[in-house]
Amino acid sequence: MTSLPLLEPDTQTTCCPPAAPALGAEEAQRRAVVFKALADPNRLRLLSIVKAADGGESCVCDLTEPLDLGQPTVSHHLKILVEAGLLHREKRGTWAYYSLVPGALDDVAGILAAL
Amino acid sequence: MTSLPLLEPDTQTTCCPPAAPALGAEEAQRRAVVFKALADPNRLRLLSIVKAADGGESCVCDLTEPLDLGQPTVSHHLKILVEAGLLHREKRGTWAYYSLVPGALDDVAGILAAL
DNA sequence: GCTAAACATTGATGGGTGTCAATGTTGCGG
DNA sequence: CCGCAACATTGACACCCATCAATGTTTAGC
Repeated sequence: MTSLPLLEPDTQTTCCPPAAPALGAEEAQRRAVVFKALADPNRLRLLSIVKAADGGESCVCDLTEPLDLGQPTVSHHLKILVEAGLLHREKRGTWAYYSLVPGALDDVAGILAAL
Repeated sequence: MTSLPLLEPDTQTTCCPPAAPALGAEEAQRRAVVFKALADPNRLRLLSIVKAADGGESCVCDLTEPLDLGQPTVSHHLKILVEAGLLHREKRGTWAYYSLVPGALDDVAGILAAL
């Protein structure tokens, strides 16, 4: 899984951009991946919990209870959030700690403002 | 379909909020609706086209071609965007004109920043 | 090395979703 | 009143997705 850079330099297809060509199909597809990751209530709660957690990180065991979901389901959601570039995973010992990727949410907000 | 207000006053369940209780289940569900509307490449392109359109509005006939989709499919996507509170629909004569709801995208960006 | 704990992965299943063809509805022109 | 044009709606179909049970993998501790 290659990391998915948000708000890439948008390799210009045309020179001097007088009018944005709306939105390319492939660029739209790429951005939709991030919103698809945000399009689930439990994933939104996961992000919120991780952000509010002490030290800005949480392990899976602390996430499976407040959501009332099974552990495999939580792992599945976390994987989607990592692949979307929103969460960072760091394994220390037996535990896996998840934290927000520093500018990720702001980048998504930027996408919305620019669109 | 009732309009879906973004960033509502968040009817407090607790008084003086010292620490946000992460994110409530029903509030998460409500916010996920908006992101679900944004989680499709063609809908992102629709928003982009409408925003960039002259006068800030477009009719369906102008949207069905650049997306290379059938007219019923475009209407379906537009309906989802309207129900998410992102687009506004105004019928004038035979045509239906769609435009961005003024602060909608900024509200979504605000949700991300606050989360 | 063995056991147990913390996660990840796989397989299966029910529900949701994007798309199109066909049809319905509404408004304009004649 | 009639026919056409612009959209909306319905039904059907294929595909994706969220969830769980079961199993695999890795690490710590004894």
